[in-house]
Amino acid sequence: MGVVRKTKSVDLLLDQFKSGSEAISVIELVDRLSSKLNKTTIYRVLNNLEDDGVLHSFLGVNSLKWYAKCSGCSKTKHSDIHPHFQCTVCGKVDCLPVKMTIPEIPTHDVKSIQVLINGACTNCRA
Amino acid sequence: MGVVRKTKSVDLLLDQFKSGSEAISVIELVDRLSSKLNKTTIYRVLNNLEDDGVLHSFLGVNSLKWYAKCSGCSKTKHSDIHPHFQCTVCGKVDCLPVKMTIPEIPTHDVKSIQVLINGACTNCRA
DNA sequence: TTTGTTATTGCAACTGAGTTCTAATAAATT
DNA sequence: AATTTATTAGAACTCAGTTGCAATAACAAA
Ligand SMILES: [Mn+2]
Ligand SMILES: [Mn+2]
Ligand SMILES: [Zn+2]
Ligand SMILES: [Zn+2]
Repeated sequence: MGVVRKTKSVDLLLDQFKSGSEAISVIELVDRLSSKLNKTTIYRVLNNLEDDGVLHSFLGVNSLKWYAKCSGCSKTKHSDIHPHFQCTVCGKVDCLPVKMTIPEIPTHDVKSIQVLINGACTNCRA
Repeated sequence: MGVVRKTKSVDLLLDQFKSGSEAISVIELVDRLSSKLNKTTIYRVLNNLEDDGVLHSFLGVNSLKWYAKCSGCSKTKHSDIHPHFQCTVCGKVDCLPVKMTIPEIPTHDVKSIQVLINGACTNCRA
């Protein structure tokens, strides 16, 4: 339903995504903010910010939910489509600024595509 | 650890994958077999069959775990890499026999890639 | 066939990410 | 300042998946 009122909760969560373009898991956000925000509030505000095109979410390994900043999205149009990279060494998740070619599938109507890549990130590779 | 003994449980689960090449969620398998097998047993046997290269697993929408037959895999080598297609209309999941081009990412060491495509399947598209 | 070994199973309890419900609170409007 | 209602905290809940352990059954050896 989107964010309507500028509350302390919205500000606190937006702060977490201010610096850097790294994705953050909800578990991590709950851990960071548990003394200031209720778990339920965190889930709801993140959901609202996604509706507004401010953040986008995706599932990492272990089916954990992750959020990252959108770039160029709005309440009416989510256009920031890209693969996500989860490092198997340090666990960090990056949004990859890479053009994905959606494969031609004559037998199916493709609407969306989610790509999760695993491997070693810039810091962790030998 | 793989399957060691040919038990009733192994046979029952393999039967579910005998005909057709459609993926089946664990939830569906538990539902189908709950009168004959314990939930825990189902999870364990599926895991063993995956170790043996007989089945492969992946996560669909809602983070549910799905299994499908492998083709050309063995206990030592899982080589059956392909995208999965989940129909948003009927919910069915297909293994797509499509070559995926892993994008070049000079900043990361890519080990594996998981692709989940959403849309309408052959039966459900207008 | 009988016996012994141990892989496998069933069951109950547990885990934990995410959701739901409701009363209290606080942003925003009048 | 009073009113409206979006938002929040908290507790309880959901449910896919896991764990621990005692009972069972495959399978090989005798
Ligand atoms: Mn992203
Ligand atoms: Mn498959
Ligand atoms: Zn790393
Ligand atoms: Zn369909």
